[in-house]
Amino acid sequence: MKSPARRKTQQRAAIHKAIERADRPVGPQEILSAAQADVPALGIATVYRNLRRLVADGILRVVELPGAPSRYELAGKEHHHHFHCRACDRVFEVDDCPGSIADLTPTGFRLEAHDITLYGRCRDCAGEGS
Amino acid sequence: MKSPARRKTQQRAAIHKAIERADRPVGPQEILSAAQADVPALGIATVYRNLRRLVADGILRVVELPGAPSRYELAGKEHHHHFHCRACDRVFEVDDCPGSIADLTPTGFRLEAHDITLYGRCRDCAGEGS
DNA sequence: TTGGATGCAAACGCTTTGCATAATT
DNA sequence: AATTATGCAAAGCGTTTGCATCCAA
Repeated sequence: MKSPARRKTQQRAAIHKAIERADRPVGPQEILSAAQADVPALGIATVYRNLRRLVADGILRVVELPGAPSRYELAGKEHHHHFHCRACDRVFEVDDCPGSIADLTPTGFRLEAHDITLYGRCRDCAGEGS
Repeated sequence: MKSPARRKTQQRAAIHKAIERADRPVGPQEILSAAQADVPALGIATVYRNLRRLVADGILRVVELPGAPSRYELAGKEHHHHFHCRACDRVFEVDDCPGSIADLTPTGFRLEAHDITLYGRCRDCAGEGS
């Protein structure tokens, strides 16, 4: 029924590898650039299509950021949030999570999920600029 | 120097009024529809231009939502967060805020701001559907 | 009259889709 | 041979901009 693919899996593998190597949520364009190191002819449409499939398959998770295009990270990590550096635009994982989120929910509302995004400067950028 | 305008301020006033009446963060399209009740010829470009100006003037605040187009609310409110209803797509204010956010910040990172978005079903939608 | 604001349409950036081709089973 | 994936280009969607016109002072 399903045997290990070869050529056609090239792009999916390259895309997966690009995200894995980044070790932080990355966007389609960045993934394209990185994956083109392995598959030069790779097109952006294929990146989007594979991202969607990888997310549907539970291999990747979409990181939706306020006011910015979505990024992608490996799924299977425990619950965490993100820090968006305003200087270099990179996004980092934040392991902890305040457990008190449910307390914020207005009466009568049903809470299903939550996102927390921190903004500021990452370690690399904290010294430079202002 | 500045006298009370008339015709030309119509659109800005209509836009402001639309947001005020909504009493929750609303998007450009919804603002356009509502404001066209006062100014039928109003165009979407004018809405965007006025929104930008109103934000720059500190009258409005942009509510950036993960994976969704930005909405606008009256500025001047105290610090709060938002609840995004997955059923009706409306966004509501959440007054409280866990004060422990700073604790999440990784070492060496400089925290400047944070966003918290809750997802689920609002009071109106909590009963319907699933 | 002079500058700013408006409406329309074109332009943009990001994402999705149509379609013919190429790779896989 | 049948199916699925790819690349390219075109289409979509939300937002911005160019430009001629209109309004206000």
